[in-house]
Amino acid sequence: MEYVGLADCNNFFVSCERVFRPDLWNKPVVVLSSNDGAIVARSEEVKKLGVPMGVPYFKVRDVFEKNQVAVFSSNYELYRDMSNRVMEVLAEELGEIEQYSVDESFFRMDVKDIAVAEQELFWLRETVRKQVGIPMSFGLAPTKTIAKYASEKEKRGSGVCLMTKEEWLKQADQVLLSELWGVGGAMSQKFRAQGLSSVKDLLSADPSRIERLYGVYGKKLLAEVSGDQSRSQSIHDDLPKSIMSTRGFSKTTTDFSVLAEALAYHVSKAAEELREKKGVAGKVSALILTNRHSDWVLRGGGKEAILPQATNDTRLLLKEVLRLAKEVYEPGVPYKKAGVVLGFIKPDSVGQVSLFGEDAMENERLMEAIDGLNKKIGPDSVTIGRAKLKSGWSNRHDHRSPRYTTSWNELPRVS
DNA sequence: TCTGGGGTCCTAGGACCC
DNA sequence: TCTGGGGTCCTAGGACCC
Repeated sequence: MEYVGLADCNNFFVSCERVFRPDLWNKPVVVLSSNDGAIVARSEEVKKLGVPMGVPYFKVRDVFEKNQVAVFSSNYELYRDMSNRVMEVLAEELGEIEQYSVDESFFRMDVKDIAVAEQELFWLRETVRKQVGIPMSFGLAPTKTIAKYASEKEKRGSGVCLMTKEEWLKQADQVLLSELWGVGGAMSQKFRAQGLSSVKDLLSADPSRIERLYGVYGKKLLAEVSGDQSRSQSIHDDLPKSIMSTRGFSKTTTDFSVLAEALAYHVSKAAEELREKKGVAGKVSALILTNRHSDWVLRGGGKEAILPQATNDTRLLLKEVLRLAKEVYEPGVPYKKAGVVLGFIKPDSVGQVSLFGEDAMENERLMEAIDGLNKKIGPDSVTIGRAKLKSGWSNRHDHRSPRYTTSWNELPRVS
């Protein structure tokens, strides 16, 4: 029988830091968001201190000092690189995987013997730990939602949980809807209002009532928790629907040239990813936003444009983004964040190039050369326009670890 | 003083047409 | 005094995820 699996890295950002700081295993560690604003990853020890995900750093700084918590600014370059290494090992052993986030992938597995399947996953878990150094959890079940639940369940145990439909249904009255993937605060409140709190409640309700009350959402959730694998959605997506790059500034700015510089950076980042995924974008939006905790919340915003011809050319995209941003920009408004979203993404099909003629061929070669150099020398070594991170708007990262794996100057030292 | 960034999917409601 | 209603398309925004 075919099962769906979820492979999940434990406390991923924290684990990445620990790989290069083995002294921190079993010690409390956190990773902060960009600008050192909020907590985005916590080790088990920090979770036990009762520090929730997403709290602003300044609110818990005292607790951290008292408990000698090791604090890291986020080092996304390192995490992306470690993620690629993990995913490579998984793909090698499992075949096709569907990467769901930086630290999770779904996969399929044909299970004939449950014990054998479990052994395989234990072995895979150990392989990743040896080759990359990251601890993982695996869940295997008839549907994605159940697989996710299974992987969570064994996170602090053996790290592998295979859950059959029978086992799932047997414990359905113990599983709260609010614990499920895809059920957040708003939805669990709505469920409670209708007297539905456990998976069993949902399964014993009249399906037509669920669909009437909760629409498409209810229908999908019902299919997922019923454990009927034939109704679980397909596991593979090729291209993302959109690619975005946005970031807040450490200080607000009213200066359009500073915004333009930030937008140039975001366009080059997003376009690089687009090219890496072999896609072209048919829609582009520019965002310039104000501080959402200030009186300027309602000012600023975004504007989007459909492109006459889908492209992944940084220069064409940038021209459009700057035009859009100028339309949104108002002098005197303090902007806190800028970003770019690429949409209507389609595969960069063969033959499309000829539509543009010689110029496009030139551009394509240029883009390839830039991406190649950046991969070789280090990210952002070569940029277009003024796309480098500069002090005027770039982020704060007082506690960033070295870029051990992606920057020649920051390799780990062995002594 | 300081509150992430990158995604997906769905729905309500406005604009427009007949 | 009367001031439709049904379709379609688009966008903003909500909810959720990591």
